[in-house]
Amino acid sequence: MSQDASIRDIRLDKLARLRELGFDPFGVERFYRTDSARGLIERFAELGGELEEGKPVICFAGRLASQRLMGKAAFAHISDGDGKVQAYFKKDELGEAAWDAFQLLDIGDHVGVEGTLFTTKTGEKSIHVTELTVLSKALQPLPLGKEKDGHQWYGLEDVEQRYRHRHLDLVTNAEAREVLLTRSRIVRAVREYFDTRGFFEVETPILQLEAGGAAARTFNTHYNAYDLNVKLRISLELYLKRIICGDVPKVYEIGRVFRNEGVSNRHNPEFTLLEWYEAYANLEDVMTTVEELFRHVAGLVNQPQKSDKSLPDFSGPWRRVQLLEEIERHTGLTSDDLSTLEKAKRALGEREVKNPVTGKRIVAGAEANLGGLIEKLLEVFVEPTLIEPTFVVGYPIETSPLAKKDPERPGFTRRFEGYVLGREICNAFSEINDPIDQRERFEHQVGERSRGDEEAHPMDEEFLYALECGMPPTGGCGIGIDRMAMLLTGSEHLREVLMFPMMKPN
RNA sequence: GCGUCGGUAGCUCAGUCGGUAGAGCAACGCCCUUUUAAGGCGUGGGUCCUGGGUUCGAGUCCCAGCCGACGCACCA
Repeated sequence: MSQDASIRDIRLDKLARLRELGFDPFGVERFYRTDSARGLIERFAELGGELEEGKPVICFAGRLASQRLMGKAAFAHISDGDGKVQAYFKKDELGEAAWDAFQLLDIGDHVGVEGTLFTTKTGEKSIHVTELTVLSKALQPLPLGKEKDGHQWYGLEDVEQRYRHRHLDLVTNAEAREVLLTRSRIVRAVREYFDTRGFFEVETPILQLEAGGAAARTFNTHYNAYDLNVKLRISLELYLKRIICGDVPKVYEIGRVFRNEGVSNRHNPEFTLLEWYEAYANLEDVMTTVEELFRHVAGLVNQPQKSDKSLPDFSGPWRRVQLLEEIERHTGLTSDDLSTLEKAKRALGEREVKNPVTGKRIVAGAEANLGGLIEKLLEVFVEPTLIEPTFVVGYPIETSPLAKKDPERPGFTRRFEGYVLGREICNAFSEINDPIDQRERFEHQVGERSRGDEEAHPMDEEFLYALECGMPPTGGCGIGIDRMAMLLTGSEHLREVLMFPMMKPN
């Protein structure tokens, strides 16, 4: 083999030579394993670690993570994802063919070993290998770096490469791997919570004629068989409430939604949304569910790996505040100041209310309505202060077209959002079950849409028909699973909790 | 979309004032039967993101573009 051959060519040659030796790396289907890496270490004594005689034979398989060849003996670490075990190979015990095969292995190859346990001179619990099986050959080099005391010397640093080739990240980056696997545990814990409380998990259409339930631009596609333009859903809401109308009083869905927006450390165009609806439940009941859900999930999930930021305390009830009261506390603007758009603009001008971060004066610009302005004030002044888990109650009607009106406060709805560490984590309301009210809200939204608001809610006659057939009073809530996973793993970037985040093609 | 920073060997990175492209690890060859960031001796490996420009000469300076990170904007 010439020395300027590519690594891949060299490894293809090794593959052929392995096959000649009778070790076809892709010819094996099953390898029986007696233990995982972690299990081996934990049950070391039990498996006869120090006994001279009668040690049980153990079988272990994984990816070759390091090699130290010393002429006629060698050490290697084998990693099974769960952990890493050192293996010791000796030529005169392995036999000629297996020893030659071992010489042809590279870091990244999968191997199975059979042998007994022992402790090395330097005290590492290891496998004394008597049989070697080659289970796959890596034709590409893996960026597996050297490692000592859990610290990686070399590895995959480039975040772009980590996201584009996530399998390499999972192999080489223990921290990233743990975050992604924790996300999986979080989803399981969420299901567990609802399943044990009598909720039915359902799956509703992703392809929709009109995408409703949220304000967002859509992804548009085409269904050939019906020659129909369809959109990918932007929320789960409307179909789930139609199920409530079908007298299934507790439903939830965990599903992907698609919003045609930019990417940021908190946004990905497709993300996983949890929504649940419970008939005969009011806002307080929904708050209790949120509190219990976070308590349950946080309890099952390991603490964040990056411990510079401690996980918020979910053991007790969340703080409850009124939206307008919080705005007044932080801006001085009273509910009277914010009673009409004109008054609000005048008050903003007179008080010279400034953005605490940028120092710029707040002016009512693009917000065509009072509700939009109020939510902007909330975002700028109140959100960053909501560190401890907090429910903000009472959202303006203009931005809440699916929430029941608050009978005691005209212009506001029975809606709350939950905040943790200064970030929105859930959005809930007492659902409109008055079909006349809902139709008026939709008609107003359609008006906004005709004035150029691409994100205004479209009319949905099927949904209105379901409401007209009768929907019980219902509380509902939505939580972005990805952001929940960020929160519970201490991740600063949404992409760290997404296996394959959106990337521009190269 | 705007701004700042970045893109050099398989990986992690250095590269001075514009003067023959560098290191460690990985790879390849040889030695080595308890090593663990194994060690010793030797060898090979580059579209310096792409395309223009300035210059005797460009990884380096200029322009445009691509991709990324961060910030802003957008985002109920």
